[in-house]
Amino acid sequence: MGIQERKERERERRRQQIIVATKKVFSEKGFNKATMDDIAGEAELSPGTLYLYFKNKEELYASLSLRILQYLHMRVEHVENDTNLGPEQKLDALMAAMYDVYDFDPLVVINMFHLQSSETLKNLSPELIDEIKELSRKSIGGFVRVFKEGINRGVFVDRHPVALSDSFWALFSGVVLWTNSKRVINEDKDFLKQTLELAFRIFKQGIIRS
Amino acid sequence: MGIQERKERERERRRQQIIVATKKVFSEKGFNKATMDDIAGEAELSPGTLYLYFKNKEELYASLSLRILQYLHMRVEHVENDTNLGPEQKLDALMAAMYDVYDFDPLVVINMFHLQSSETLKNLSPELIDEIKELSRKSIGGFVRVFKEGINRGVFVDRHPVALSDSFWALFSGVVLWTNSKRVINEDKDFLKQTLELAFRIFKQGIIRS
Amino acid sequence: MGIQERKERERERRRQQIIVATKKVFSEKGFNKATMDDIAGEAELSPGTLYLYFKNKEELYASLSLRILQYLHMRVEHVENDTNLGPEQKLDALMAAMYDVYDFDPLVVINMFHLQSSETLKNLSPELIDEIKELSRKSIGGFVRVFKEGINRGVFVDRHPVALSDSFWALFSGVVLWTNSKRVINEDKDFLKQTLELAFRIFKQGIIRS
Amino acid sequence: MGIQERKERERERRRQQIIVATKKVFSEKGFNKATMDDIAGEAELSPGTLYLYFKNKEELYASLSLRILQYLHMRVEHVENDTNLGPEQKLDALMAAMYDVYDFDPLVVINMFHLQSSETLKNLSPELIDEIKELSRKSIGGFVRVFKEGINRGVFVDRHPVALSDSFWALFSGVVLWTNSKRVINEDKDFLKQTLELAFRIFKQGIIRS
DNA sequence: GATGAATGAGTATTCATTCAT
DNA sequence: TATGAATGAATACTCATTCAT
Repeated sequence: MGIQERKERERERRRQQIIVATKKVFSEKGFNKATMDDIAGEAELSPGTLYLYFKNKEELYASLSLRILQYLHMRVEHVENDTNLGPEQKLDALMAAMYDVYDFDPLVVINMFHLQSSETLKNLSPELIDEIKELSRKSIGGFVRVFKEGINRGVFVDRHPVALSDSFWALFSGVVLWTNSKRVINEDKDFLKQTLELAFRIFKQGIIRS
Repeated sequence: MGIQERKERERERRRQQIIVATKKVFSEKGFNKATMDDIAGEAELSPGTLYLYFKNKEELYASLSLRILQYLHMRVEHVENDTNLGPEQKLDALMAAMYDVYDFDPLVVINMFHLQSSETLKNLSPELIDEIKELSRKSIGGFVRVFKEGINRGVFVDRHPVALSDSFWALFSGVVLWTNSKRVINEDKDFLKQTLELAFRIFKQGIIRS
Repeated sequence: MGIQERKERERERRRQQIIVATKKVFSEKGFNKATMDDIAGEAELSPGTLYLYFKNKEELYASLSLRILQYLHMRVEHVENDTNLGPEQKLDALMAAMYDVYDFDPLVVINMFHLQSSETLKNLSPELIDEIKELSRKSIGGFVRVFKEGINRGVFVDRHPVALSDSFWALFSGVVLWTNSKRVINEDKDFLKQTLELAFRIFKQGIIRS
Repeated sequence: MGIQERKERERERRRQQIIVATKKVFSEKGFNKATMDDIAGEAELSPGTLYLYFKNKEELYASLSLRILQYLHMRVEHVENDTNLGPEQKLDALMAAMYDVYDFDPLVVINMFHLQSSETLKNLSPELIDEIKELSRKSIGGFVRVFKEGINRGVFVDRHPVALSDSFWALFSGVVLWTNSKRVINEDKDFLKQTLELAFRIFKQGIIRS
């Protein structure tokens, strides 16, 4: 057991070492330009070794997001459970949490979007996908519950809490992306109109003097 | 004259044919996975022909954005010159314009970000870069002037009009990206905090009942 | 007849126009970098037109050499037939002829070597190959006869006249190539030893004080 | 230490394996027609492997020349240091060395000319260029010193030793090229007249009976 | 486990040549 | 005849991934 455990810890240490190197190389070169050799070099390991810890390049990147999601989830849970805070304060706290997340890894948004690409998802192991989905679900659930509480208590406007949460995330994502100059690669769906209108109305309301 | 003109029109038709094909392939596969052969196949042309109309892959993609920018600029100019509208109505009109832009090509935001990548810019011809910059400058200028007018008339909150314009664009971008599932590639800078705080304050203001 | 002839003359004029353009482009860019479009542009014709006058790129280049060979042959014949000259004077005259050839087109040597490439020969029409071979045979024959005469008269060393002729050509080629800095592409055969030894002995003899 | 050394030796063996294959393919097809796939096939390696040992196609070819230059330099040095030989004997020895060089690789001259092409030089690493230049400088320096010594001792005609050396090289190059059938690609300069005249006078002197 | 040499599929771009007008 | 738009085969080079050691 002891030896088993030590091995496991050693293994986890190596994974972190690789993830840190990946984060660095990724932020310097972007996903497509960053090569496995770059990462191996940064991690002071051989390319082959990376594959002992991560199934492939996509899964290595996905693990970056996983780490952030774990951190975010922890923060969200903490905010939710703090009974001293009212809805507005909780929203403040969530915003602060997200800023910390950004601080932890400025590529959050990019990682998250990259993660959601169907091409990427195809190359991930089911377990990893499940873990990511579970964490996302929980974090977003936390946001939604905060909005719900605010609505119920009459503090927030009476909108669907999921829509409010989405708008909030969109604002966050947009600001992150917009304030950087970026390379973006993408795939599209549709049906964004309602969200867009809502966000805009909120935005308008926010800047028009009463 | 007539023959010259007919040729020019024919040439423009081909360019559009290629651009349409590119848009389709790009939206299906994303920039990196889309190959010139894919596009040629979609356009029912040979790969070599693409290079008769576009210098390289990057310039082909850039032309997607150029088209959108031209459309946006036209709309922005129209809004600005409409003396019947007050600041709030102009903002409504700008939002409508942006939605139409999105409708015209849902990949707007992605294209714009891709365009700003330094790697991309390196491969574009100076003329194209100039044209793009000029159009961007003009469109953004239009937004800023609307905000400025609103502020001067006391309709909008007294913020720096450029900051308002940025927040607005961020919101738009964020919603577009968020409501899609995306692959995003990125490089990061910093100093986004203030913008983020402003946007958030606006957002908060917008959803808190007065 | 008159109209036929005029057409033929017109055709020949076009051929020369193209050859001149080819020479220019070739000397500026070298064979591989020079494109048919370059040549067409220089000749102020469309690429397709080139193919109305020359079967392909190789044949176009070969025609450059043909022109030079024609000129050289004329000069050699003239020297041979001048009964006023002794062997040594004839050799001087041949050297002068070759320098004029070089003057006429400094790429002679390169053209000649290019011409002899087996890859090139494959792409030439049999008629053109025959014409080239015939002219080469005649010119070289002239050289050989001059050497033969010199040997018979006891003016030149008693070597095989063909070997002397080869050495002479080699010297000429070598100097042309050596005094330029060059790109050279090649294919090799063998059996050069004897020629090399002879040339060297000649050379040595030439510089050692008697 | 031992393991490091063994690896280095293994690496060198691979390089030689590739160089040998390159030499073969190059001599069969010439530089432009020889593809990296051809070479990889001949070397029984995959195309990608070639790039583990050579930066690019040009550098691969350049390494052919480097090998020859190293060999030549060794021979030249040996001749120069042999105090038993007089100038004439040294010249004989240099000629023998050059013939061995040719024997070692009949494409010497072609390689050397290819090497000097400005297009080629652009693609070589500075270190390789330096090494090549250094070796060339040294070898040519050796030739020049032999001629100088001969002139000083009154054995050779009183010409500038560099001019003599150039003529000698030209003769060698010319013979090599002339006795092969060749594809040659070129760019021309001028000022060759004097060298040409000198070489010719030497040549004439060498074949005219005194 | 760790290595890193080898792989080989994948892709943007060029350019000689053709052919409908 | 002349055009020049279209073709599509050809090729150097990259890089994620594998596997013998």
